[in-house]
Amino acid sequence: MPYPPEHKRRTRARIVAAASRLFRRRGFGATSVDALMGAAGLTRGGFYAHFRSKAELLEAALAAAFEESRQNLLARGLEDSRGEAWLTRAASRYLGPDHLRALDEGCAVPALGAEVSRSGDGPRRAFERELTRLIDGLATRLGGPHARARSLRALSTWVGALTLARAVHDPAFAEEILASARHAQASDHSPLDGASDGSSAAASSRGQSSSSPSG
Amino acid sequence: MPYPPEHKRRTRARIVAAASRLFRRRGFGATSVDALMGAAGLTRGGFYAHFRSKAELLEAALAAAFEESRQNLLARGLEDSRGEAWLTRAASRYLGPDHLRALDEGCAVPALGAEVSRSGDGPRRAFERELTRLIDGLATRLGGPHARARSLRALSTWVGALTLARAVHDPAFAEEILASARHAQASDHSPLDGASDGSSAAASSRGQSSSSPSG
DNA sequence: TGTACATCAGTGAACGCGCGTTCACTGATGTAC
DNA sequence: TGTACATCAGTGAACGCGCGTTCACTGATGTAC
Repeated sequence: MPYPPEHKRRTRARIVAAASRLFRRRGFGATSVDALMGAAGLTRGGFYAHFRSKAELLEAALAAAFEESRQNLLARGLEDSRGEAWLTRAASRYLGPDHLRALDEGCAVPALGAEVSRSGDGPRRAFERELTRLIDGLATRLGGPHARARSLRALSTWVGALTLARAVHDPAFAEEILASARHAQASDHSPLDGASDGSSAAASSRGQSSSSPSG
Repeated sequence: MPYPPEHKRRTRARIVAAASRLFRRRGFGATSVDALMGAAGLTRGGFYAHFRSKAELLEAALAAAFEESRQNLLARGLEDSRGEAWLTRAASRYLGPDHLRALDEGCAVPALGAEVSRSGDGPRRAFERELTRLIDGLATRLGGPHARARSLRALSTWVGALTLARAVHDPAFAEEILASARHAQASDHSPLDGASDGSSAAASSRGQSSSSPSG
């Protein structure tokens, strides 16, 4: 036994961590195996002892990135937060200036969603699996009626806002976009049914200071 | 005068149209000059008589794609629609099954937003200019208080939902994502937390501070 | 304890290939006469 | 009217380069004795 079995596992994890960061920062297609192995402190040739292809690595890198997102939105100070209060805090975190700039460590969806949608079944399935786990986590934490639909909608808003804000040239415009999405949660309590009464929205819109004129 | 001046303009427009479709379908980086000139019925070498670089073409292709989006969301049967009624119809169109599948002709934001955010100043400025025009159009059509913030928020939700739905493997999950966003407009009439009324203090009165990068 | 050894993680040259861009050229065009 | 010509849009070979992947190898390791 030349090496302890954990040695290879650790190296693999290092490659996945480097890929997860580089894919998010530069894109999957724009990140070469050479660059990513270099970032992991290794050389090109060793890659295929760990992964059958670059696409297979994408699956592992997505899993790692989504795990970080789960931590960022459900833990790291948010463990004891629930319901509307949690949603507001999670939104502030996702839509904050740090996440706008932290391409390396940011959410995988705005960074890699488009590329995944153009990929084969493997990455698509991995993305779906991880997204499902994330949504389950958000919905559980949010609670209440329509928790799942509301979680999907919130994440959609966050993802879209970050995509817009990052693509734009003017930082003030970027901030305006993030702000418009950041404050959405305070009043958006509607269920899936468009025929939702105004009562549930009115009842729970007390969560954050909100002057709603158009009821 | 060997050719009428309109001849070159027409050829250029053909290249832009082909690029606009191919970039959205396959991504900017994954579309070769060879492929896109072929799609326009031309050959590789002629490209640089029309554009200084592939990146410059991206700017023109973005403008063409955004123009289509403006048409799709503000015209094509929606000319006479206004306010909440228009918003609901526009949402249905953006979040409908046709747009989910129409990668060629779909909105440029979910398709190219991430790549633009990794591009240089040129494409970023072009994206911002076009996005501004689109948002102006949406806000004008929506009307009422906070029209601009609400338009930004709506587009963010649509963009994120389409990004998620396209990246996912299961069509039923994709439809669930789109549905959750489609019905959001009906009840989400909230302002920007009072910030857009001119009381800018309200925006920062939020005790919440975003800390670590999230996502 | 020290040494020989089998294992296999990691190396780096090499593979065929497609990329963005350049450039000498070709040939379709409208004009001059 | 017909022909010679200048123009320049478009061609396609060629450029250097970096890509994903393969493979013969090297050398660090834990074990056997």
